[in-house]
Amino acid sequence: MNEKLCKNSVRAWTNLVRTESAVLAAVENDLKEAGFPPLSWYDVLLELQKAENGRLRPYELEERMLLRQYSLSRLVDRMEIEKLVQRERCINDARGLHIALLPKGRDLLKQMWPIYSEAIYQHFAAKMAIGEHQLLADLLEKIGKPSIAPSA
Amino acid sequence: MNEKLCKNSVRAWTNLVRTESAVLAAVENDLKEAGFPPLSWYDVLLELQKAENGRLRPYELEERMLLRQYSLSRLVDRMEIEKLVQRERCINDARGLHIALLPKGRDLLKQMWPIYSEAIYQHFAAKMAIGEHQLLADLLEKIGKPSIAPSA
DNA sequence: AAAGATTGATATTTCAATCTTG
DNA sequence: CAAGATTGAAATATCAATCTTT
Repeated sequence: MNEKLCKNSVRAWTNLVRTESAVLAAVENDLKEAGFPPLSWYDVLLELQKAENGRLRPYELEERMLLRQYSLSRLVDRMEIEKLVQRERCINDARGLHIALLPKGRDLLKQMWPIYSEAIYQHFAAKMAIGEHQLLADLLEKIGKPSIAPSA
Repeated sequence: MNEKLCKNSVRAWTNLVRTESAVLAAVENDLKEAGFPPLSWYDVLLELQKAENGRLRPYELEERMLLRQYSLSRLVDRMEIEKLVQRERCINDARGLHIALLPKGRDLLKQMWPIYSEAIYQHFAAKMAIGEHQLLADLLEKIGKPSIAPSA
C-alpha cells in the first residue's frame, strides 16, 4: 500500500478500470452483433448533432471525446468514406476545418440508439437501484474536476 | 431517450466511460514519463505475484485481467523478451503452460508502485471525500455482478 | 469435437515528423 | 514561433484460422 492510499481507494480504482472495461466490451459487442460500427463513431455523430449547425472543428471534437488529434483525423477519414460526415474548409481560419454531420450520419445515429440504449440498460443501468444512478453520476463527475485550487 | 433509461442513468454511463478514460490516460502518462511500461504489464506482474507460487495459466490471467487470449499471448511475448516473466510447460496438461514471475519482474513491480500509487492518489483518490471511496467501490462492484437470477 | 494457446493477415493506435496559416 | 491538422513508420490490437492435446 502507500501512506496516502487506503484499501478502499485502491479497491475503488481497480473496480473503476475493471468495471468500465467489462461493461464497455459488452456494449460494444451488442452493437457489433447488430451490424453497427464502434461506439467512437456514435460519439462523433452525437457530438456533431448536439452542436450548433451540426458541425464542429476537429479540436472541439477532440476535447469533447478525449481523443488525440491524430486519432480523430483517422477516425474522420473512415467516417467520411461511409458518407456519414464531411470535412469542410473553414472560412474564418484557413488553418482549420469543420466536420459536418451528413444525413446518412443522422440516420445511423437514430438506428443505433435502440440497440445502444438497450445495451446500456442490460449491462449497466439494471444493476443499480434507482437512486444509485444519480449517486454514481455525481461521484464520477467529482473525479473529473480539479481537486485543489490551481496554484500559481 | 428510451423508456427504460432515465436521464441520470445515461449521465452515469457517460461519466463512467469518460472519467475512466481521462484518469487512466493521466495515470498511464505518469508511468510513461517515469520510464515505465504500460499498466497492463503491471497488472500481469501483480496477478502473478498474488498467485500461489508466482505462476498462473494464461487462461487464468485472461479471466482476471479481462483480456482476450491473443492479446495476452502477445503481451507475454514482449514481457518474456524483457525477462520479466517466463513460459513453462505444464505437467498436468500438455496443452497448457504456466507463466512464471521472474525476479526482474518482481523488482519492476516494486519500483513501479511508488509512481503508480502517487498517480492514483493525485488523479483519482484525492478528488473524493473519505467515505466516498468505499461508496464508489461498492457501487461499481454491484455493476460487475449478474443483475437477475440466471434463467434456465 | 472441445479446451488451451498461438499465429498470419488486417485494422487501429501511437509517436514523431511535417505541412500550412496566424 | 504557435496553433490546427495530417501523415509515414512502428507498435499494438483484433479477427479468423491453425495447431496440439484432451
